[in-house]
Amino acid sequence: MALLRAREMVMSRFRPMLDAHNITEQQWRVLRVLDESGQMDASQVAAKANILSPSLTRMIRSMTERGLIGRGRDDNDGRRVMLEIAPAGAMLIATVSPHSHKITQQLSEQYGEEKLATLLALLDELAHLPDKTA
Amino acid sequence: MALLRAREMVMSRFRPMLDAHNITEQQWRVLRVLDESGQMDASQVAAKANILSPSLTRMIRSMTERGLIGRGRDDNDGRRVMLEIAPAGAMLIATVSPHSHKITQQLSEQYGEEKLATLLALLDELAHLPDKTA
DNA sequence: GCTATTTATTTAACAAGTTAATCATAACTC
DNA sequence: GAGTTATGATTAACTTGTTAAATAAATAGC
Repeated sequence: MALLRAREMVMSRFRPMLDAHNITEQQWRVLRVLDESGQMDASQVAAKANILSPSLTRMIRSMTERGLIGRGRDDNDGRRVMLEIAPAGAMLIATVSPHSHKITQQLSEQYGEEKLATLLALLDELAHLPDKTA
Repeated sequence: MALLRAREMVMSRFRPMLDAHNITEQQWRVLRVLDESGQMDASQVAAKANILSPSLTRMIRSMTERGLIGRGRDDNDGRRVMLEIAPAGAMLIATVSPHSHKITQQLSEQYGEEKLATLLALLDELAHLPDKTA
């Protein structure tokens, strides 16, 4: 699949950075979502970070242990788990973001900014195709 | 990542088909590679199917047990493991291929054939960007 | 108010991604 | 030709993807 190979390429640029800070690609996505959107319940985080809830449940455990995120129950709905970024997580974001942006920019320049914009638009359209039952 | 979401969409169309035949997406890729290219050593298969060798090693065990593929050593190089498609695998390919093509075609029509061609070209180009050290 | 149904999360079980380490065989050097 | 290095595959350990089942809390009907 062309999508796979392209993703491989992109991630190979970012992996060294993430490895240097001992976090996985998925943990990075969760941190970014929480950093951008503040407190959110687990389902929303999973949707925004494209992670399935069972995976997220597992990640919550290790990430709270490392002090990257905080976790609590929703007062109004005892089922919901509320997540928020914790100090260590915020610091990590602050440390890594400049690197991340630099890598993104390099990639964009090397590939071509217009092409990238076109590609992103096409991907977005594909991702939002109405379900099979046309 | 836009690539992730797009891939999710595409695979959601194919997953029911694969589930119905009890094979994973990766097994399907291995079978297709072996069906198209005949006998090949494990490294080549891994590269063509975008699967890492440790994953392939695990898959070989279960797939040979199910009679989907055959496995043997290379006579000229005792390190290499040669793989080929086995009868059950060929039959599965023959059974599933029509479905697969139909799904692909539906998707292509729904998305737009020209757009799809553009997208594939862009993805291919991205996947083949020279390594970071420009 | 109490059961039945939905909804959010978790657990379980298995397949695969990922990195590092190990093992076996080739190829190379002297 | 013995010792070293390089290469292909495997194993190990950990994380995540994926589906199905189980839990727990909220909502709906009666």
